Amino acid sequence: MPTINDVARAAGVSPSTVSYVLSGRRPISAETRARVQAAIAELGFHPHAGARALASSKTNVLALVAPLRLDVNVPVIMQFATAVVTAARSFNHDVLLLTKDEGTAGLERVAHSTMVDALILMDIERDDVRLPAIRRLKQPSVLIGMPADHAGIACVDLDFEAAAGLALRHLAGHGHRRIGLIGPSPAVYRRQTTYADRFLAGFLTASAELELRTVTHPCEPGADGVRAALADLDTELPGMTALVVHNEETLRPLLDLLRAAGRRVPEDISIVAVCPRDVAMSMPVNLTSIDIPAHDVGTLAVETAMRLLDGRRVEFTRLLEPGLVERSSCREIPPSHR
Amino acid sequence: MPTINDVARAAGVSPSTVSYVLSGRRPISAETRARVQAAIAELGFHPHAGARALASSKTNVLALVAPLRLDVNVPVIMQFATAVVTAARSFNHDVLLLTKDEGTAGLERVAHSTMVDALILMDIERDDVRLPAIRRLKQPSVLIGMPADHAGIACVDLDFEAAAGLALRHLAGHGHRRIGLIGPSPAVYRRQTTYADRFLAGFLTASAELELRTVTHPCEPGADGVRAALADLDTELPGMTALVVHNEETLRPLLDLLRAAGRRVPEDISIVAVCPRDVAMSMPVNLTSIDIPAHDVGTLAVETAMRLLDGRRVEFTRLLEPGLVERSSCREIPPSHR
DNA sequence: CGAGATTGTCGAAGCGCTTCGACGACACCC
DNA sequence: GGGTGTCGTCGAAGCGCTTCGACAATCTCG
Repeated sequence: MPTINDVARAAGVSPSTVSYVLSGRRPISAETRARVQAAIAELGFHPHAGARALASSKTNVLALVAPLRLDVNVPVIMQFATAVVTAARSFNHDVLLLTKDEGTAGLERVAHSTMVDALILMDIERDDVRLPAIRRLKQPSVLIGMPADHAGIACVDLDFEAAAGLALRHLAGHGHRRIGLIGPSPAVYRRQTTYADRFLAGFLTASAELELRTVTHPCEPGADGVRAALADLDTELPGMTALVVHNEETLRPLLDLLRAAGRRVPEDISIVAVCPRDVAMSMPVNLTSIDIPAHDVGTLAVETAMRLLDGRRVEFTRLLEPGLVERSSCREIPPSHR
Repeated sequence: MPTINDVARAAGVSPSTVSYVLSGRRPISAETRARVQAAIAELGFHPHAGARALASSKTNVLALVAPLRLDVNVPVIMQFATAVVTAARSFNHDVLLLTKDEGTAGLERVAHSTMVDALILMDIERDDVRLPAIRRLKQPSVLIGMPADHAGIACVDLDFEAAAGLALRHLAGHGHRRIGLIGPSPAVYRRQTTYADRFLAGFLTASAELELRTVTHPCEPGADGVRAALADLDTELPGMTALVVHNEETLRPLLDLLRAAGRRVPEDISIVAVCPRDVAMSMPVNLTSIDIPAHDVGTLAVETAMRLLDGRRVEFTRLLEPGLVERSSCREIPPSHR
């Protein structure tokens, strides 16, 4: 492996000049630059990451802390990860993948040993135990999610409260008055994962504002969980004409179940799903949905980290506005029937 | 951030002694060691990763190159990734996540700049364009998959040829003679992703050996693709009594379709799936399946990388023996009907 | 036209660690 | 009792890079 000294010698300049060609931090004459670049290309020189990190205290690496257990929404996680890695590369950074399992210790390990310049964390809980540690790190963090106490920490996410409002307003606008919510699994609520809480809060607020009759229900994974949830909703909210489903995994069994019970979508029951676009479109019924813009959120998280790194101002809370796309799972209830 | 010098001063020893306490490469008296460790704990010392990498030419980081596009089997990829990260941590290594999109350039970038000690690559194609580059790197690589020319490169995977044989033998043992294969999407075959090829090869060999009547068919994703594939199989192989499905994504629509057509599983048609255990068990019919042991493969890949790194011998080709678990999707055809 | 600014380059220091050789202190053995 | 080892520790060199200050050369403008 050639070093910067080899390049310098080959180009007939000093090592520092090579460094300045690489970093652009000082003006270098066009011809010197050309000679240096030629030497770099010819020798196939790549600066040693460790040496660079040591000398400059920058690693050009981001940590991504992902929940790699399988009880969560795998495809969405994957979309976040893809977006983060891609965006990071566009800023000339790489991504170190950590599991949430390592908890606080993992964060501290990579931060204290200066392996990364910044951290991006997913699957944030309401009172996330990692928060104090995050605040103590010298590296900035960006959260995908919004804990209760997020003062001074950059947070990025879909505005789930607004999303719930949007879903209800859409349904109310179509004349629905009795609406059920199928939420994430109880485990997710138990962890107080922030998107679940925020969606629920938005749902309840909008429900009150719009003077709707609503019932909310978490939902265990699997067909049995869906069956139970649906049965409960039917009992507690007779005459229910619409469902908001904030639980990607239940969509498929739910549709199966409804069909088996002879309840047509949207003729007998309308559905608004909150899930990635592609999921909504790959169901037996083309679902009206509010997209979870994993790609945008991931990209924004990286951009925010970059701004933080070069000391620019950032808005500490960035909640992306939800968008609802009409497809074929909501019907208009005629005014006479409302 | 305290440095090794701070620790040395606090413990009243030289920096090299601290280093030897940390690495264990030279004998240190118990009492000195205790003093040093106390100082480390008190100061909260973590060695600087870059400095370490520079001085020792070891990064304690593995690259994981994953296909982060979404056309492939997301959950399986995720399982590999989880296994790799977890296993890496157990060897005190971290994982740098690269996308396959970056291709050869990405590998060379992280390898030449000494960001990683070894590489683990997924989604290997038959004549993978990255192979020459991989051979040239000074860091060792471990492939999850098996390219045509794998001489001198460590490869780890499920033995897909054997898996196909196992599936056919199971069905033949139950009296099935006419068996269809629903394979991955044409795109996967086009890329000549090695697991698809190898499974197909094993399927054809076993089919001949067992003197079965078989037809094989790739399958476009989505319900339409499945419908087309099934129709073709029915046409080309009238009287087909069993299906081998080597395409996780089609399982659900396939079962829907069969049910809709009034074909019961396993009464009218038997199925052996090749997919992760949890997928097989989360279907409407509990599927007899051959597990894709992503966890084992990922772990083995990391172990192999570690052996390579400390110069121990490795078997360059490790194909994990497939296991078939009987559930409820295969019926025995009575001898009278064979 | 000269003081001052700008441009382009160099040399040297130093980032924080590992590792090699050296060395004193002992123990061991014929 | 002097050679031979082993043990435990230290000092110094050096890994490959960035960055700071210095300086010569060139430009700028009142």
